[in-house]
Amino acid sequence: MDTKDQIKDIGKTQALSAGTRLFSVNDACEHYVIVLEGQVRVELLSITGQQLTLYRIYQGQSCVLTTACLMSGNNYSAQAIAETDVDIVLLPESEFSKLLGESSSFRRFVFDGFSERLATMMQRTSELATYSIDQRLAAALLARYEWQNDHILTVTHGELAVEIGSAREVVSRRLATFEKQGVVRRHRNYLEILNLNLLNQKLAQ
Amino acid sequence: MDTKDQIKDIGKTQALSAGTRLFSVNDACEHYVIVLEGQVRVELLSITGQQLTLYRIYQGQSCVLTTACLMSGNNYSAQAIAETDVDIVLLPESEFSKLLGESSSFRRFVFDGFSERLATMMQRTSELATYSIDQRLAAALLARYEWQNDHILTVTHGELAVEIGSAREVVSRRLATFEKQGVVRRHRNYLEILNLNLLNQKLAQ
DNA sequence: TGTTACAGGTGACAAAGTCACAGACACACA
DNA sequence: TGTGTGTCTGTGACTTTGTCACCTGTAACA
Repeated sequence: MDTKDQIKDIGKTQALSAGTRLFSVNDACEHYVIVLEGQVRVELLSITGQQLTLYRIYQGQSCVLTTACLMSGNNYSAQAIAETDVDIVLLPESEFSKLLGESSSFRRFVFDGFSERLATMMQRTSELATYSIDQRLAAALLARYEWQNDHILTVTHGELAVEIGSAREVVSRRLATFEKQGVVRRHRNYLEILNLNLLNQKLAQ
Repeated sequence: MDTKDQIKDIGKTQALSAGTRLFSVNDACEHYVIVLEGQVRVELLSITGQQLTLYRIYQGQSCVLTTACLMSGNNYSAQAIAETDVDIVLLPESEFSKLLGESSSFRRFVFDGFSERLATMMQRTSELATYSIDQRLAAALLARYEWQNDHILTVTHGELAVEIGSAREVVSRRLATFEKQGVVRRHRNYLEILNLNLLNQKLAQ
């Protein structure tokens, strides 16, 4: 039996609707979490209330932060929001520890998730420090395009700003420029991608 | 027997002098690494050659990136430099996997290192996005003060820039201001901390 | 003693962030 | 049907940070 099925068997499945908060800053961590369906965003909150998306959990993946908190016994240092309706499996801490000791495939699964996420975080850190706003914005739009599989992106400027760790006004201004260049068309509450090639070019500028 | 002693027993101890590169970008990862003595800096290299310090490995700690690479089979995506003379223990990949399966205390050791480092990386990412140059610079100076335990910090502006993910010129200018305010005194190749209180205040401004 | 490499200083300008405020739209509700 | 209320977006003015180009000073060393 596949590791994930195994976990699904032991754990408790739960369905959450889009927008639900899976955990908040300072919450205690009591369960190992795997996302079966949908996607979850994990974001930092700074003292000023500013947000920054750390990473996303897609179907079949586990949440590294949860894993880290479980193992270290610390409380959550970020919050997680369901971006779509999601199905998750919860595995109590005791079961988690037990499986970790018994099953090498489970260990493999946990470790793999861990190392993958670490790589993502490293990449994000370096992107924040090296890539321009236009590059990060274009990347965010393309990621969203992949996900929604549609030229219409239902996203606000504010959300994009959180995404790329910038300010709403900055995103608005850059999008205005993108529109002048024929890359996108702006609307209230959504964006229209007009030219994917141009958008891809932005990644390398 | 303590886990670290156990590892020291099985692995191969090695002494490296300050400045040695432990691994480079794209190197294959064949050993689990623990730093017994001294400290190691792990940094990213962007395409433009710009550096950014990701984290440090202090005595008794292992290198997360190494762990991640070992587990995922990927090559290194950053480089590691010994900042002091260091003693390290190398554990071949095969021994690493074996121990991971057999010893729960070893697993604990590996996981703990992992989660701790993940937390550091998350913090670094958010700091990059939220804190001002002055705050990050002050934090870097204070960290160095802790480490060197001396009001004289043997560090160049360029090194500080790498540290906080900024540019050398920017650091030079901010340090000039710090000097005007009586916080530090600048010298070639080193800095003198004149007023720790003022420096601490910078963290909160 | 010249050459070379590195550390640091600085002006000019570009990119990004912040603050303040205004207009537009959506929705609930009297 | 109007009227508040909250959210989304646009924009000017200004600050902070980053980049580019170029300069000086210092130390090592062939």
